[in-house]
Amino acid sequence: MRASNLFTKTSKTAPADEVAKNAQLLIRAGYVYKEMAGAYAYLPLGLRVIEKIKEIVRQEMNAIHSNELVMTSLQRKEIWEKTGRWDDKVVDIWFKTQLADKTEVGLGWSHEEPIVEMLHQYIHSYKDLPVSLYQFQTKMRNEKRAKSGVMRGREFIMKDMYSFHATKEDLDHYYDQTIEAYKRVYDRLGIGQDTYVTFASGGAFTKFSHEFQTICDAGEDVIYLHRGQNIAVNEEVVDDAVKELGIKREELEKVKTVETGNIFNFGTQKTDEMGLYFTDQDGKQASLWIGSYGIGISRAMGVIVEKMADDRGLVWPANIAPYTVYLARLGVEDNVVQAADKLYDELTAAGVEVYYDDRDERPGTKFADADLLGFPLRVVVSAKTEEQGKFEVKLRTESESALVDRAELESQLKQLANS
RNA sequence: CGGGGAGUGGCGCAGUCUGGUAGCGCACGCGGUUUGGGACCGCGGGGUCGCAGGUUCAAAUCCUGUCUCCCCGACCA
Repeated sequence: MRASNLFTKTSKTAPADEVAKNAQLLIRAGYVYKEMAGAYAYLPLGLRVIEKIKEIVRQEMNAIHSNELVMTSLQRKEIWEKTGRWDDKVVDIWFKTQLADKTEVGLGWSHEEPIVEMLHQYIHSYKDLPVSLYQFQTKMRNEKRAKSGVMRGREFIMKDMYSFHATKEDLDHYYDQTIEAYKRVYDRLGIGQDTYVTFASGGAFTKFSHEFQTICDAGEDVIYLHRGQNIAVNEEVVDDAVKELGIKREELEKVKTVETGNIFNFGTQKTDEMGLYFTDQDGKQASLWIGSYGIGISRAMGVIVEKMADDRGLVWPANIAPYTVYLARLGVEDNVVQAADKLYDELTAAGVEVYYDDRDERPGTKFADADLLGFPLRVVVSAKTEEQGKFEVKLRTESESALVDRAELESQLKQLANS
């Protein structure tokens, strides 16, 4: 991508109506546009980050044999009435609207009920099980108070997955597999080190559910960590958990976190409420065991910004950065332009994602933009570098630059690609 | 939903107390000088001050209502 072809531009000043670091930086850098409180548009750069996060999640969900699909945003009232969750007193974040003929419909805040309803048509026998389905979807939740930039919105992108099993053992097994898959996701997002599988309040069926809590000062959750035993417990269930898990309250460390994912074991509750059954090996009707698993995609982007950005701007891990390279061309001399164009063309052809700052701007402006946008590697082509037949490279996370030849540059790019 | 703060060119702000029909920086356009950490000079375009109503000869400024945004709290299967 050439800078001259990107419609967004950076801003020196942060919007006055945002306090959250993630929103300030993402807006300044042109990654997102705020439509209203709790609703952000993803601009080209932000969209690339979202897509990269999705791709990592997609690969890991596919690896545990889940099928990707996309459910509808419009949802039927009748389906949710079967489980009592259409009632605003039960679920207070519904966006509801109606069709032209006055039929009431809801905007999806979750897809548990609709997906169970859908499976009536496809699941009849134990031979059809297990099944795992997931989607990336914009969830609509009428939060009373949106806040923290993209981390708590009224519409946000979520990966939600649902699994269906013939037996409790099979569900438990898949549930554990999913925990491992989630760990791989957070590792690949660069926040695995600070993300803990956390005991949280359960549903009707299990004592606890599991949340994935990522340590983050900008978070709104509080968990208690037992670093020695690698156990984490949400504040809301800490008393129960201490009893249940046989740990000492004094050994727990209190930390602020963001809930970046959660998984629930529904047992057979949903299937019974909604009348979804299958025929088992003995020809008898049996209830399905269901699990539900979520990852906040847009929230993950916000958390990564909060944790990694510095005072000069965004800092992206190589595998989710919109572009790997910020190629800054300094000067307008023919040989410099030609060299920069050539490097851009060749790296791009080789599959490297390069953002080419081909604007006629001064060096300081380009460096400041490079820092703000946060791509992993800055490469400079200028009269100076051309004289020596080299390229100047600098990692976003470091302050010193180095002069390297083309081979060294390419090996550094290879390293970034593998990180 | 309770409490607090704020809405003035695209962005960040001053002006509001002490009414006299709007100013600065950035961004933008033109000309010139510049070119390794957000350049400089000159010229120029752009806002009726969130919205509605009221007081007044006169309202960004005073009064009433309302909408929106931010923060704290409550809430968050």
